Amino acid sequence: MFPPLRVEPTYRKLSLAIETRILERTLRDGEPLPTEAELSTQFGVHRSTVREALRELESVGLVTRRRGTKRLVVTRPGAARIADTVGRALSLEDVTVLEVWESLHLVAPAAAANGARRRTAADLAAIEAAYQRFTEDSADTTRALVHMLAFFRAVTRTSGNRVLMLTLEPLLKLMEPTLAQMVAGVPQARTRITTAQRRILEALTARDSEAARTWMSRYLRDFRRGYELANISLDQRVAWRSSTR
Amino acid sequence: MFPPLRVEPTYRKLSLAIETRILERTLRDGEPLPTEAELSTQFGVHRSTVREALRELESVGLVTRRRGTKRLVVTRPGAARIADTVGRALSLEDVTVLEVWESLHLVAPAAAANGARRRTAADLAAIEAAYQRFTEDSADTTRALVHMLAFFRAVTRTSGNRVLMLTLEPLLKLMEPTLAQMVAGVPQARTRITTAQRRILEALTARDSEAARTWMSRYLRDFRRGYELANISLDQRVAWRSSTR
DNA sequence: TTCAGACGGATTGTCGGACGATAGCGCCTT
DNA sequence: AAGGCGCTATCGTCCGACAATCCGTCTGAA
Repeated sequence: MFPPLRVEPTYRKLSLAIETRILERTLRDGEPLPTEAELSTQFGVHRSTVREALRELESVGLVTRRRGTKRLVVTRPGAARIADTVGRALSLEDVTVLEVWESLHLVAPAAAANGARRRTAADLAAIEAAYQRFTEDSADTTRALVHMLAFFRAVTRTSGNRVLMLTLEPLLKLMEPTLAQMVAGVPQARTRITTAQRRILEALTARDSEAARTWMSRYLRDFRRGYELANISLDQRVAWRSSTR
Repeated sequence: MFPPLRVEPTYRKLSLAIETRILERTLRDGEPLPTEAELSTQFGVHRSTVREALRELESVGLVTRRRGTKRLVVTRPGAARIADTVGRALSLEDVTVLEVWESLHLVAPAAAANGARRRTAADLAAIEAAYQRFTEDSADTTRALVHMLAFFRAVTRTSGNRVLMLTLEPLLKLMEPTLAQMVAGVPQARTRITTAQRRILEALTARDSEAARTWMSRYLRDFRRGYELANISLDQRVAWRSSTR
């Protein structure tokens, strides 16, 4: 008995070949890809085929076209790209706000607890900056949201764990719409957010791991309360809009 | 001052249009996509352009070709696809085994703790099955690994949180190579794994949330010890091989 | 009637080539 | 040296073609 042999189309073999080169760092981040014509002759296939392969790489973020530029350059799929991919997948699974909240409530406090031990002065400065910006510039809901997310990212970064950073990103993106609704709809939200953020900042400054965890956890539980106050159901599906990027 | 207006190429507009239809469920999971020719006439663009758009959708897993078939069908990017994307991204970021282990150590015990409350009889059966298979069929490292991963998945599923399930997947995939090394290199590993799995199973059966958390945590810490015994550095980068899929 | 195999049309994969738009680069001027 | 100009390379899109093969249908035999 032979296993069913799978014949990959040329465009897939091609994209895989290039992907491999990128993964093994033969093609490095920032390096421009050869031109389509060049690839076409090098691989001995038609340019259309090359282009199909390039579209594959482009859509997973392994190559990117810088704005207003022609050549494709090798890139690493950044946090934004991952957030996009994962977010889309989750929304297609009809994931609920509750599930996302739970996950966030799981990741963020742990990250903060870890971060309390490892945090550097620079980390602290970044968190403080986000905190400051929120206190000073939260009248507009959209801007307030931006600062809140920045705070989360800065705190998570203290953990020194890039996996957590990457994991966090889609969660934030998925929470964003309802979070905005909540901030807009609950008058006392800003005050409470400020307080919690300050506590978290203090805990991180004092390298108090447990306090950091606790306050981050409370912070997130407060979101939940806010949702109730703003009459936002946690059972609704997460919203998703395809980002043009 | 005008903002720089971005002109998207046709193939991107196209893939975005189709993606939108999928996201809003106008095109449903399992439904076949129109023919390339049909799309070509419907959108009024050349077939080559359509194909480039399709490659984009295909590579993010929104459409798939079933084995030995011609038409593309709409699909949701499943766990495997996500694991692939995220895993590749993480490996390109030179993430270390330690970071992945930490993340796993963060997610899995929490999932188990949650699961202890929510778990159903079916969940339990699935976990037990994985446990059984491991005890009975762990001579071969590869197969042992398969069962271990199944155990993780089954336990995480009890949490009823699909975000966690999705988050877990890339972690497992990234741990796999070193985990295999460890299991192969540490004689007492199998026994310890069996014990820990049994304890976790018992805790979940008893709906003992804290025990579940604790034992899962110990289980994972045991991995770390195993790594030391097998002389596997936690500071090494995670391995990654592009899966042909 | 049912099932295997033959047949033809539809659909995909790949190719050759073409052409307009424009990004990138060197040259020239000031 | 800085800035403007024009050329060329490269990309985006299109036209059309053809082989391979999947799929549905039709036919003949059991």
